[in-house]
Amino acid sequence: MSNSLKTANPAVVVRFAPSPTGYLHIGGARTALFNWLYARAKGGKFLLRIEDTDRARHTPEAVTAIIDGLKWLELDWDGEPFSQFANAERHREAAEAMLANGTAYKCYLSKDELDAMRTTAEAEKRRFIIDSPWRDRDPAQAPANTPFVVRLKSPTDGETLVADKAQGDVSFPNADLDDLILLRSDGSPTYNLAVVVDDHDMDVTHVVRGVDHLTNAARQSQIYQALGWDVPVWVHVPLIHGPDGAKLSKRHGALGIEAYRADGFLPEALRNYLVRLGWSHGDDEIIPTIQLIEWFDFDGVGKSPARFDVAKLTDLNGHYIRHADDAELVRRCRDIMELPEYEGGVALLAKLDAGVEEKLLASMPGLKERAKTLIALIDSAAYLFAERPLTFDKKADKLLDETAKADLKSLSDRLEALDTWTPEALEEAVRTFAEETDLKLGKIAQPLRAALTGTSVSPPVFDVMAVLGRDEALARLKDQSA
RNA sequence: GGUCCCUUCGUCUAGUGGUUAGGACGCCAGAUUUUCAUUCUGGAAACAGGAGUUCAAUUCUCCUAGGGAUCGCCA
Repeated sequence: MSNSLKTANPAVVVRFAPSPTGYLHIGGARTALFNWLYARAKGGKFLLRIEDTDRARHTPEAVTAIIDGLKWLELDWDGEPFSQFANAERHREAAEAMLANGTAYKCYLSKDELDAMRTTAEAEKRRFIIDSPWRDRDPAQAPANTPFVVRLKSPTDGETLVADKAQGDVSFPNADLDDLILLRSDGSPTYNLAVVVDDHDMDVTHVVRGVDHLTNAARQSQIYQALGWDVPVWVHVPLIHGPDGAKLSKRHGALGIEAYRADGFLPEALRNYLVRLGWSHGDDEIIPTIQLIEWFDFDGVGKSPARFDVAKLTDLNGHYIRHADDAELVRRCRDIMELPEYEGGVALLAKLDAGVEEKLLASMPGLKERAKTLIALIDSAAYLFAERPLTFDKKADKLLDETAKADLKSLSDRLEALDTWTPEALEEAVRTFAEETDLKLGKIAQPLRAALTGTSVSPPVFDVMAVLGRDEALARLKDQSA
């Protein structure tokens, strides 16, 4: 990771700054998407910064998971990812500067003392605001060899305004914003300091993140002021809740983004779904990314939280699958089979030789029309992977009764004499057969489908027969002929 | 509890001081169809409650209720 924070300073610089404590969850993904969209819409830069200041909670696996998630979602960032930890020295310098200009002070209150104060305040149902005796004490009185933290000397009266593009003007009474810690007693910088220094050094122009950071914006504004720096444009977007309206937490099915990949969702569909959670453009629902980039701006961002609805995501996914390129879908099916989460994927992969792949591609127009996820698509293509003798599901089994098998026998004899093995020729032959034997087409088509695929549902049977090829199709029919 | 935010069909949302309050998903019914799906048509379904401003409020103001966020030497 890079430690050089300076950028070319274009008009718009945004960043996605996840803390690497777990996978990339759906809310983080949307925040990243909004940032990315805005940067691409405005011709700006989209930076990635890993907030790994807390060494204890930071894991390399989480960094990998986040990066993989972003890559899969196709949200490409500019330059190398930044490591916040790598910039700790700069953060300390900023704190020193604040100490020097009197906007920060050394506080010798111990953590235990503070905890005790907090507990009593809570017990007395009093709100607890840190009021350090060291705030205005002469530094000369400082005890020797005693650990201290550096705190922000934040204003005690008046209010701090956060002029937010999504939330509007929100002001906080300064009396409620206490002297937050800038540098811990071990000299390491805390989140709020690090964010301000990094965003400033990276020339970030717009800070786009979840509303859960709104009060941080007020605190950070005070740090910016103390440092004499310009405050960036704030954009705090509403949160995404679980289907039950509660906060989307790990316990509430806040799946990592990779879970959606494993479930067979397309990144384009997920982007489309996610952007509509908290952002709108009139009545538009299906918005390809290219159009999103043209339209996206913060004036379309709402304020109320949204619930995650898989049904709608699924519908959108079906749309994107239907409209996807056939070869691309084949490639994506293969990708999914390679995923360790996909049970049976290896087995399928083993069968997916050039021949099967060709059949899969040829069947794709019929297959993709019927599937809402890649997983469902692969499942529905099982008959292409199957080897004789086929196994039959319950409905197929029922379709293949004695009369059906007898019909299949005469039909397959007829088909065997056919010179051309195309869907059209096949259909004509079967229709003629149905007419001659006084059968409704469905009466013969369903057993045919069952014999060919082992199920009662498939793309049009004549297409299935054509793709399977004369020999295989006839063999499967013979297997079920009485 | 303090501070801050939110509230239009079940869900995501559009919308305006005067609309039959629109769209999408889901649901129901029908059409098309060799199955399923697609597609098409139709239907049920919402302005949280109260007060005020106004000729007129879903829209503006206030209050109430409900929901959410945040209050760490976490990020």
